[in-house]
Amino acid sequence: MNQDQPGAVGVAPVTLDDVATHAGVSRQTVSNVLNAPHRVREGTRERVEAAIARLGYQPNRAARALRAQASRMIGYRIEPVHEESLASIHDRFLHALADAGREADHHLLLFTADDPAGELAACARLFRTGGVDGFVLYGIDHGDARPAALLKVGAPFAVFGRTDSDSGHCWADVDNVAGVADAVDHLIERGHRRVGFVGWPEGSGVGDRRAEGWRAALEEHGLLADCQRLDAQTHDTIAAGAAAGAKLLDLSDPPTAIVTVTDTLAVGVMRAAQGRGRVIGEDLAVVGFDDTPTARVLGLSSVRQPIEEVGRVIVEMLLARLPGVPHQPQTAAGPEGRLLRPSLVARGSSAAPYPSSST
Amino acid sequence: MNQDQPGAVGVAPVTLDDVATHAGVSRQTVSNVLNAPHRVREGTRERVEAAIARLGYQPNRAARALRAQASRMIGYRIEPVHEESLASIHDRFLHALADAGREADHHLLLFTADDPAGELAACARLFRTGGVDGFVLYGIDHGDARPAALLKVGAPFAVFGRTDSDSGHCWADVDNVAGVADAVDHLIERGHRRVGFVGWPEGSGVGDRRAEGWRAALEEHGLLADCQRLDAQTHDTIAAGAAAGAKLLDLSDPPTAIVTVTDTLAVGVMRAAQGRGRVIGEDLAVVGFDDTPTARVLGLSSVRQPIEEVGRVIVEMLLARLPGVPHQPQTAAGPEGRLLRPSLVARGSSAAPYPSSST
DNA sequence: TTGTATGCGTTATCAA
DNA sequence: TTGATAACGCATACAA
Repeated sequence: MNQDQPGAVGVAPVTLDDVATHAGVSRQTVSNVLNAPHRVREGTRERVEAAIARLGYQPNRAARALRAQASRMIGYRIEPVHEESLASIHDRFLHALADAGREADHHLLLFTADDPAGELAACARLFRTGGVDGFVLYGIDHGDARPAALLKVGAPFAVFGRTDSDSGHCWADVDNVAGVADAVDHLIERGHRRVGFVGWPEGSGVGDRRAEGWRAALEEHGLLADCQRLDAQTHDTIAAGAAAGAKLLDLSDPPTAIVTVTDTLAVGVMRAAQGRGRVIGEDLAVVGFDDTPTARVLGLSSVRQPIEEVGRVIVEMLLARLPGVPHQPQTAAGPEGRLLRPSLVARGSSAAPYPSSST
Repeated sequence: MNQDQPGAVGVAPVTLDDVATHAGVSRQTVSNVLNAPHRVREGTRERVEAAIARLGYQPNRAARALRAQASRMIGYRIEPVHEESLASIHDRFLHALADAGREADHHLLLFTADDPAGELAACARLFRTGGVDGFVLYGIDHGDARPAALLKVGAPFAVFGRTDSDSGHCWADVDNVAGVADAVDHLIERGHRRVGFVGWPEGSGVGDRRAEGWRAALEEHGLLADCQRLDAQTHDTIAAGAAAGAKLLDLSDPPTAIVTVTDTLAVGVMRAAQGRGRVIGEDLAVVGFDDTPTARVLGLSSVRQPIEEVGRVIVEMLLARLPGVPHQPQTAAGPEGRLLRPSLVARGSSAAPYPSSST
C-alpha cells in the first residue's frame, strides 16, 4: 500500500541482511539495488524492492558514514542571542539551511562555542572525528580569521559574507551596496533631496558597503554634494541610533529622509524624531535594513535580505565541493562566490511623497 | 604544551591503531585507557595518554556510533519562521538545547518538515536509521498527536509543553498560570482595579492557562466580579489584538490595565489605545507575554519565559532516559515533568501608579 | 548478473 | 593487566 514503515512498535532495526534473507538474495545484491540499480536484473530488483518496502528497511547512518567516510552532516555554530538586536535573520537562515540540506539528505549539526577560538576548536574536532563533512559559517566580515583557520584544518566550508580576501573557499553574500542604493532611490523618487545615513563605524565590510550604497546612489542623482554632511556613524543599539538621529535632525539644514544600516538604528532614529515632535512618514522618512519583525510592527520600511536564497545557495555550493557527492560534473565545482540582491519593503515610514521644494 | 591538535594541515585522521603503534601497545589497551582507565596500569596509561595527546587522537564518531548503537545526536525539527509572530523564543530555545547537549557530548541534529505528519515520518526515519538517539519536541499543546506517535515509534523524547494527558514521556513547561498571575498582581499593586485580558480562543492549553492566571489572580484579590466582562479572545495577530483592544476600551466602564496572552496581541492593544489618544503607561497599562525584542523596543512590560532553563532541563531529562548513558542511578530516571516559573519584566507600559479611585 | 571476502574504527568478550 | 578475536551495518573490489 504505502511505503511507510509498518506500524511496528519499537521493533528491532532492519538490516541489509534481513532484506537479503527475505528476498532470497545476498546482501550485496540488495546494496546494489540501492546504490547501482542498473547492475541488477529487473526481476531480482523488484523482488528486493518489495522486501525493502515490506520490511521498511532504511540504511543505517552510522554504518554508511563509517564505510563511506562521510557523515552527511553539515556543521553550524549557533551563536548566543543578542538581547539588543532585533534580528530574526538568524532564524530564517537556519531554516533555509536545514531545508536545503534535506533535499540532498544532508542534515545540520548544531553546536555552540563561547568565542571564535572555541568555535574553531569545535570545528576541528567535529571534522576530524567525522562528525560533519563540512561547515557553514555565518556573519563573515573583514578580518575574520575563521576561513583561513578552517582552510588549514582542511575542512570544506561555505560562508555567508565576505572577508577582505576571499580565496580558496566559496561564499554567498547580499549585495549591500545595491540594497541601500535601492532605499535611497526610493526616497529620491518620493521627492526627497536631502537623504541622510546612519551607519556603523568604518572598518566592517558590511557597514562600509551599505554606506557606499548611500553615497553611490546620491552621486548618481547628483545629490551627493547636498548630502555630504548628512551621515553619522555609531554602534548598533537603539540608544546610539537615537543619538545619531538627534545629531542629524538638529542640523541647521537637516535631512528629510534617513536611511540606516540596521533596523535597530532606525528605531533609534524614529525615537529621536518623535521626541522632536516629528511624524514619521510625513515630516521624516526612515528606511532601515533587515526587515525585522519590529520593522513590521512599527511600519518601518526596510531592506530585506534574501536569506532563504542565501541559505540555499550556500548549501548548494558546499555540497558541490564535498568529496564523494559529485552532483555536478565537478569541472570547477561551480563559482567561488555569489552576490544576491536584496529587496526594499516599503511601509508607512517612507510612504508620503515629499514636496520637492527642499533646499 | 597544549592538547590542541598540532597544526597539522588536512592530515589523515588518527585512529586507535595509530595510537597503539605509537605507544607500543595493542589498540584494545588504548580503548581501555579511554573507556575504563582503572583497568590499566599507571605506567602504560601515561604512555598511552602521551601518545594520544601527541597525535591529537580523537575517536571517530561514526565508528563509535555503529559500535555503541548510539549516535549521541538529538533530533529537533526547526519550524518555518512565522512572519506574523514576534517571538525570539525559538532562537533562545535552540541555543539552550545546543548548549545543554554540549556538556554531555551530544549534538543537535536539525531537520525540517512540511507538516506534523512529515515531522513524524522524518522522526521515525531518523530514529530507525540511527541518526539520532532521541528527540526534543517544541510547542506541544493539547491535542498534539506527536507524543503518542513517537511513543509508538519507540523513540525517547522530551517535550516543551504539555498535552491533555502527559503520560509515558517527560516534559518541561512554563507555569503560564503563575506568569499571568504575576502580571495581574503587579498591576493591582500599582493601583489598578479593572484589569482586562486579551487571550486566545479557548481550547489551547497554553492560552487557557494564561487566562486562568488572570482569573485566579483577580479572584484572590476579590476583584473578579468587577472584571468579569473585561476579557476578549482572538487569534494571534496585531490586527486582531487591536480589534480586541478597541472592544475593551470602548466599553462604558473600560479597564485601566490590560494583560495579553502574547506580545503580539499587546502591540495590537497598544495601537488601539494610541488610536484613541491614550498614552500607554499613563492612561492605560499593558503587559504582554514572551518578552520579545519588540517589547523591549516599545517599552512593553512582558512576562519572560525561562527558556534557557527549559532547554537545559529538557536535555537533562532526555539524556537521563537514553539507554547506555546512565548518569543517574536510573531508579526511575528522574521526574516525569517540571514546571518552571516565568518572571515579569516591568517596563514603561505599566510604570505609572494608577489612582485607586476607579469604579 | 550475482555472490564472497574484506575493511571502515570502535568496543565487548574472553583468554592469556 | 594486557591482547587476540569478533561484531556493529554497509559498500567496494573482485571472483564466480
